[in-house]
Amino acid sequence: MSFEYTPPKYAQLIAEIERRIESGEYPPGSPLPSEHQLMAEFGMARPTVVKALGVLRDNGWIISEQGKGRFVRGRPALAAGQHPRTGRELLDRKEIPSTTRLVSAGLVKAPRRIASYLGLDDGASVVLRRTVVHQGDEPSEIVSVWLRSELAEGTALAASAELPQGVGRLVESAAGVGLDHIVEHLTARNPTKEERGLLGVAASAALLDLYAVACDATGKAHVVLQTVLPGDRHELEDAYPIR
Amino acid sequence: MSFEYTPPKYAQLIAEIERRIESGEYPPGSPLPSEHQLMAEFGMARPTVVKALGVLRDNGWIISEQGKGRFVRGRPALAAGQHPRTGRELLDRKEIPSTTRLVSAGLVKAPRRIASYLGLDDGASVVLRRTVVHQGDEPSEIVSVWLRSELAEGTALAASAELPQGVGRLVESAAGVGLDHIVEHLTARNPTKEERGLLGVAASAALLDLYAVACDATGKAHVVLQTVLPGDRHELEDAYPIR
DNA sequence: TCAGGCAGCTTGGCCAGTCAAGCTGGCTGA
DNA sequence: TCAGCCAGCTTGACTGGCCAAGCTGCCTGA
Repeated sequence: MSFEYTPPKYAQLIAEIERRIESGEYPPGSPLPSEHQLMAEFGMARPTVVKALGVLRDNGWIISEQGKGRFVRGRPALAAGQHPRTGRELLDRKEIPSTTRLVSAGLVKAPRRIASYLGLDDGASVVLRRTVVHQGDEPSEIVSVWLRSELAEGTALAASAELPQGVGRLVESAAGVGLDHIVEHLTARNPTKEERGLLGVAASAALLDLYAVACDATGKAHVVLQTVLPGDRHELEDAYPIR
Repeated sequence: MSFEYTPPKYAQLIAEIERRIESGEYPPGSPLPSEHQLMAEFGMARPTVVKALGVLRDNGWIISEQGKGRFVRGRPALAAGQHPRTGRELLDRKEIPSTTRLVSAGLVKAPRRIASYLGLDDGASVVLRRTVVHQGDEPSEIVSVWLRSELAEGTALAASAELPQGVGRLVESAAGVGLDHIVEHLTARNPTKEERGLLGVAASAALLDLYAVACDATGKAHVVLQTVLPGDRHELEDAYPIR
């Protein structure tokens, strides 16, 4: 009995063509061998070759023009999920004692914005968990987690110990659904009095204020993550295709 | 002779299944009819059915589990490109005389950041085109376009007339390449003296400062778009899948 | 009783071939 | 000469069939 794993033929062809494009053997703009040439070279049937080329096209490696051929675009500059988005990163982040200080964890009245994101009435009770993250000696970020109180009860989210795992996992197991997507809201503002103290910034400082609402596949919001970043210490980066 | 267009069979099947999911006929979590049932109902061969279902899976409508079946996830909450990203929107935006005022258009020494994004030496000459966008009576946004001088020469970008079309199109035809993706850099800061005047904000105001670098498929940067937004008048929104 | 195996379902992968649509370059006939 | 046609290439769409892998429930034999 053997447990070796051989990837499907079409996947092998994908890998080989990607390698040739990266190595410069198939330079950008040049035509790929035709389907029949690839069939002959790799000993595959046409649908197999076509499937591989279809994946390469969907992933941006090549373009195809009916009647002309397929042409190399180059290595896709955007490998999806290359540098993770901020909200996504917050969802997975673990609280590391040496850099994270818990400020509060417990029930509060939901601010209007949070209630709106979570689909609650204004002033409903929610659980707020707030930490300050340090970089070196300086405080560099205030991270807040907001969620419906019934979701946090009895979980590590409402306790004052460091979170053993990312918020995303905790919420998924507490809510019994998978988180599907994130909606981010971003703005710039001056600090509140509390934030001046926590971050050690001037009243006139410019802060990035980012809310990340994590929803399940049906669009229902389960948790809101907020991070407040001094603009002079942080720059957010993001990349996406144009079409 | 007829010029009617009939979409491919697999596309018709995709549309029909999407319709049934949206209508509630196939509720989230329920199993889809098996491949053989769909073959019988729609009179298609198996690969045709499989292709349609593969597209639906790639687009997030359904998931498939080998040995069990395919299951409805629901309408994907994120129709890609649903609300266009800021940098992308800047690339397409036209200058409307009633809301846009041209501040400057011509050669300047490239600031360090711009030179770095465009891959130029520090202090190289670049073309800067800067406009103030009004919303109602108030100035609400400063938009700047930076690009290599040889690209802008002889085009509408270096002229003081309103742009007849989006910056993206102009750059693509001037550079002779298609723009492929955008890299965004975002931070918060206080206004410069010039920006205080143009936007009519206090020295302590918090501004969103967004740079969008538009690159071709090989990763070469062709144009940098910058927008400066008072934080109290703007909120950026974005959504993306978690996995 | 109940563990194990097997039949029958599902999806995944692959093949050989057909027809249609679109492009290109060479040939042909005016 | 040169406009127009057409052969021969390309990719796109589709068919009918095969075998493998994985899951589930029934059924059989210890």
